[in-house]
Amino acid sequence: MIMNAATLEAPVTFTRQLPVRDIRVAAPLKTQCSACHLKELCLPCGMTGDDVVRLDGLLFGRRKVKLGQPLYHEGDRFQYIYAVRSGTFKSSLTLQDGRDQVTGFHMAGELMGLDGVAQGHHASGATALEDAEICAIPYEHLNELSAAHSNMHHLVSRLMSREIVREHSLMMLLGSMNAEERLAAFLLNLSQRMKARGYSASEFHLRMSRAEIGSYLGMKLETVSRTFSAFQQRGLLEVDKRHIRILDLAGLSRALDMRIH
Amino acid sequence: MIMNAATLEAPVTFTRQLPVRDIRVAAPLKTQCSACHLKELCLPCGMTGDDVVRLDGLLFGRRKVKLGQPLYHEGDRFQYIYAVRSGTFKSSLTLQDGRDQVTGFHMAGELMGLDGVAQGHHASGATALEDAEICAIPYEHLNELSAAHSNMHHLVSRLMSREIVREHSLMMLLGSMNAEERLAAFLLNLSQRMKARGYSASEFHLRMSRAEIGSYLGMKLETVSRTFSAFQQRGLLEVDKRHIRILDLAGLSRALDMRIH
DNA sequence: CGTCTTTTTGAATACTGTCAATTTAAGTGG
DNA sequence: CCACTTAAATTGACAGTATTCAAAAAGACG
Repeated sequence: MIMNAATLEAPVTFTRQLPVRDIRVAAPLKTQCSACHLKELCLPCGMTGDDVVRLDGLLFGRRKVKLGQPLYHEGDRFQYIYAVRSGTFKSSLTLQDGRDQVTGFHMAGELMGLDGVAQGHHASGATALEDAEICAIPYEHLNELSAAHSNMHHLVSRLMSREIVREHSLMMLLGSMNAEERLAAFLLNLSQRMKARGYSASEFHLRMSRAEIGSYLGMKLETVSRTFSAFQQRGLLEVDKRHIRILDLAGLSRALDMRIH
Repeated sequence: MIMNAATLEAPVTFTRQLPVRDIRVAAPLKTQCSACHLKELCLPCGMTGDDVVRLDGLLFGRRKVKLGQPLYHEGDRFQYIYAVRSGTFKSSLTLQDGRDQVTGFHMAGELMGLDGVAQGHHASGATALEDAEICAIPYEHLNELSAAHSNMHHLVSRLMSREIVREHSLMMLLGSMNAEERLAAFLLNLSQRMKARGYSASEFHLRMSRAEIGSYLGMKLETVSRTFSAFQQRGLLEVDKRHIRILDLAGLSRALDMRIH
């Protein structure tokens, strides 16, 4: 069965209070991962039934974040790992000269903040690109829980490794693709992620600006805009500001394969 | 006291056999991390005295790898995390069209293979850029050990997070710097790493070709070569093939700060 | 309704890539 | 030991792509 947008927004049962002092976590409640509609995509991803049940011992808070609001800043003390419940976020870091570089976009079920484990503070900040809701998972508590169940122990490691692999593919994108290939790769990736969440794979709304896409893909906003126009003229897409309709998915994919020389 | 090249090559005491079946790990022996001259840089990095002693329970094999030989291939089953004892490696992955993209260079004390945790097989391959020696740490065994000592449990997580942070900075390099800034950043990074290993920070030998540097930095080998020449003409460097001498470290750093506009 | 932000598009410039030739170094084998 | 082959690095000339600067159009928001 394919999930739709409504399913993703469905209410979840909350049962117990979590004693979290951080004022930014406004709704400290307990939810069960096994009951969550995002369990296939989120933290429990790849876990067997037994392990997911053990995950239910995990306490975490929930919080709403409005469009444009930061969830955490670069340099903040690392305390929580965040899972997106609804909405979209960008991760970004500020360069010496003040501009910021977008390092990722995050949709429902995806995790943020794993880069904070290394230094004890967040290496990048996260900002909501639309009204959103997150689960804040206390990192220490997650560790205590996994210490008790040794085979759950790999959980965080696997998730981090996944992040490393994700960044590898971004590196090869930035290192060896031209503007059209980058945007095609970006759109195809978005399309897949929308599909995995029960949305249409061919028609969706971009939550990020041209400048943010450009920052992520290593190109200027004008080049992003021009490339969108070029795809439209070739009949691959219909673009109306942030509304995207993919007309020729195979054609877009070919824009990537063409990179053979 | 500053370590020199000879110190890095110093012999280490081996005491017991490790039952590893993988034929590629030719010298399965036990070494103690606490006795290793690389302990400040390698796996035990940032650990307290007590924890380092616990790490001595860790069993791992050693292996020599000759110039040009692969340590592991992309797609190989993930079984070990590798620590460089001596020599230099590159990590790379093969694109659809057959070319490969370099994702990192690894020097003594640095870890490789962490990207394999996610999928159970290596997402990138590693190749020796000079005759080298490594420690092969069985990942499962590392987990067992850290399950017994709960505060050692963060070890791998921290190391992976460090890798994520490292890739962040490479992303911003690829996403927002021009050729000169990229090469300057690369050389300054190398210089720091050489210094941390007791070598000269201003004069060293590159173990990678122009093409490999280019692949890593997202530029063509000709551009790498031209940029080296430009730096030399400006009196920042002396370049003779792979031998580098940094004449004006501050000037090179300025090449990065110049990126203010 | 006006202001501000985002997006699109054009024209000129700057930068990097491509192709090609040359030099240098490192092996290889007679 | 020398001629030969192969690989790596440098350099020039030119083409192609992305950036910069500038202007206009289209929404979004109060």
